Amino acid sequence: MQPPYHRLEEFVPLTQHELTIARGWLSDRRQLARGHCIRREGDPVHGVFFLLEGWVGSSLILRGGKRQIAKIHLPGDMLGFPSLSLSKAVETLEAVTDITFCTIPNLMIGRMFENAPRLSVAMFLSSQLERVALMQNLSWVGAASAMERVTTFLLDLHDRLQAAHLVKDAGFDFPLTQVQVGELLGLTPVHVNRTFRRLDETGYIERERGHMIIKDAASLRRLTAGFVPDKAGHAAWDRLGQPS
Amino acid sequence: MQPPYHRLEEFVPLTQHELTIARGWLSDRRQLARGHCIRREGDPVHGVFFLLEGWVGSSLILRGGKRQIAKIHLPGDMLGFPSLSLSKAVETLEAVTDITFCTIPNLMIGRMFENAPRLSVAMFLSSQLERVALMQNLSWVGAASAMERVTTFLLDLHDRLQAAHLVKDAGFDFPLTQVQVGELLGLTPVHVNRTFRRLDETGYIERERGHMIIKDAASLRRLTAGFVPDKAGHAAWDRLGQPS
DNA sequence: CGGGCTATTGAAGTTGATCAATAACGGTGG
DNA sequence: CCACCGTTATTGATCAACTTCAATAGCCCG
Repeated sequence: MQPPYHRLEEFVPLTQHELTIARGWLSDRRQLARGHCIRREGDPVHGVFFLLEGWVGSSLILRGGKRQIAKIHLPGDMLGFPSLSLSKAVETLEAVTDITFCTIPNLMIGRMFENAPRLSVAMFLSSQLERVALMQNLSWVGAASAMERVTTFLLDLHDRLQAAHLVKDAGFDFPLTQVQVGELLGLTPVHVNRTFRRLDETGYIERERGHMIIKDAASLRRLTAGFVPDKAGHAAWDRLGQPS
Repeated sequence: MQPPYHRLEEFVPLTQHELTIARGWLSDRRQLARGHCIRREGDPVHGVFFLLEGWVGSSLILRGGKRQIAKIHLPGDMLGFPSLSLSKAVETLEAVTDITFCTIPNLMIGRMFENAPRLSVAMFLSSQLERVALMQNLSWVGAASAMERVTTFLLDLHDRLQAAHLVKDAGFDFPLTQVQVGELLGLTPVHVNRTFRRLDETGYIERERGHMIIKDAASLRRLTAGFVPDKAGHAAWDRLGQPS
C-alpha cells in the first residue's frame, strides 16, 4: 500500500531523493492495538513517529488526573514533534484504533536538516500548520459553546479524513468514545452525548456503531465557531523563495 | 542594547556566522504604540517578526466576535510563524505595550534554511516549544478551574519574564487588562477580577497600577493545574546529532 | 454467559456568565 | 494644572450552561 505522504507534500512534491529518505522511515514498521500507547508522558524522547494507519490521540495529563486531548491524529500525520524540544515527552500518544506506525529516530531528523533542506522546510511548514490547528482548537475550547465545539470538530475531522481519502459519501468511521470527544473539547461525556443527540434528532448527522454520517454539512457549518483558514500549499513554497 | 537572543540560544549558542544573520534582521526596526497591530487576521503574510521590546498578544477571532488570545509574547520571541503555512494570516498580533520589533521577510527565512541549517534547527525546536506551550494553554483552558488557570498563567508568565531578565524581586510589570487575561484563559473579565482579588486577599500576590508581585510562589504553585515541562536545552541538540 | 466499558437519560447542583451600576484611573485638551 | 471623558476595575444580583451524581441499558470481548 502507498504510504500516506499527503501531509508531507502539502507544500511541495517530494523529489526522488526525498522519497528515498521518506521510504527509509518505513523500515521500522510497527503495529499497536487500540488503547495502547506509542509512548507516555514522561518517557524519554527517542524519536518522532509517522502514522500509517489508524487514529492516535495526543494528550496531556493535568494535576487531578484530568486529561486534555490536544489533537486527534490521522494517517499521514507526524507525531511527537513537540517533545523533541523537551527533556522528557509531555504528550501521551494513545492509539484510538488499531494502528500501524513507524519510528523515526532523532538522528534521522538531525541528518534530514543537514542533507535535505527542502524536506526540512516541508516539515517546518507542516509543524506551523499544526500550530494553527492547535490555536484553533484552543479558541473553540476557550470561547465557543458546546454545540459550536462539537460541530466545528466534526466538520474539521470530516475535512481531514477526506484529505486522507477516508470518507465515503459523507460517512466515515468514528472510533472515538464520547469520553474522548469530551477530553478533546473540554466537555463532560454526558454533555457530549446530549449534544450529539440533539444533532442527530435534528437530522444534521447520523450515528451508529462506530460510524458517522454528515447529512447536512452546509447547515452544520452554520453552527460552527469559526473558519478553517486556507492552507498556502505551494504558495508558501514560493514565498520562501523555493528553497532547494 | 543587546538584542534578546535568549530564545534563539536555548538549544545551542549561535556562531559568528549565525549572529551575523540574526543581526541582519535588526535592520528594519520599528516601533508601535500600545493597542496597535503588527498585523491583523486576513492580512497577507509578508514575513515573521522578532520582538525586541514590549509585550504582544497573538489572537484569533471567532464568529460572534469573541476573541481568543493564544499567547502573550515577550521580548525575544519570534512572532507570526504559524501563518507562514497559510494563504492569509490567521493570527492578529496586537501590541499590549509600546513595542519595538523587526520584520523578517519570507525570503530571509527561506535562505536561512539553505545557508544556516543550525539556525534552522534552532528555530524548528523553538517552534516545537511553542507548540508545547500552546498544548499546555489548551489543557488549562479545557480542563482546569478558573483559579487554576489564573495561577498557572501567572507563574508561567513569571518564569518567562525571568528568562528575559524582566523580574525584580518577584515583581514585574503587568500591562494586561483583565479583559485580555480573560481572553487568554477563556474567562470573563468579571471572573478574572474576582479570582485576582481572592489571590491578593489571601496574600499570594500583590497588584497595583500595572505591576504585580508574587508574594508566595511556593503556595501559589500548589494551586496550579500542572507542571511546566523541562526544556531539553542543549540535550535536544545532542539528540539530533549536533547538526552542523 | 458474565464483566467491564460505553451510551443514554433524568435530576440536582455549581461554576462561571451575564447584567448592571459605580468607582478609579489615565490620558487629553483647554 | 485641572476638568473631562473613555477605558478599566470592582462589586452585587441573577441566570444559565454545563457538571455532577446516579441509575439503567446496550454492546463487545473473552
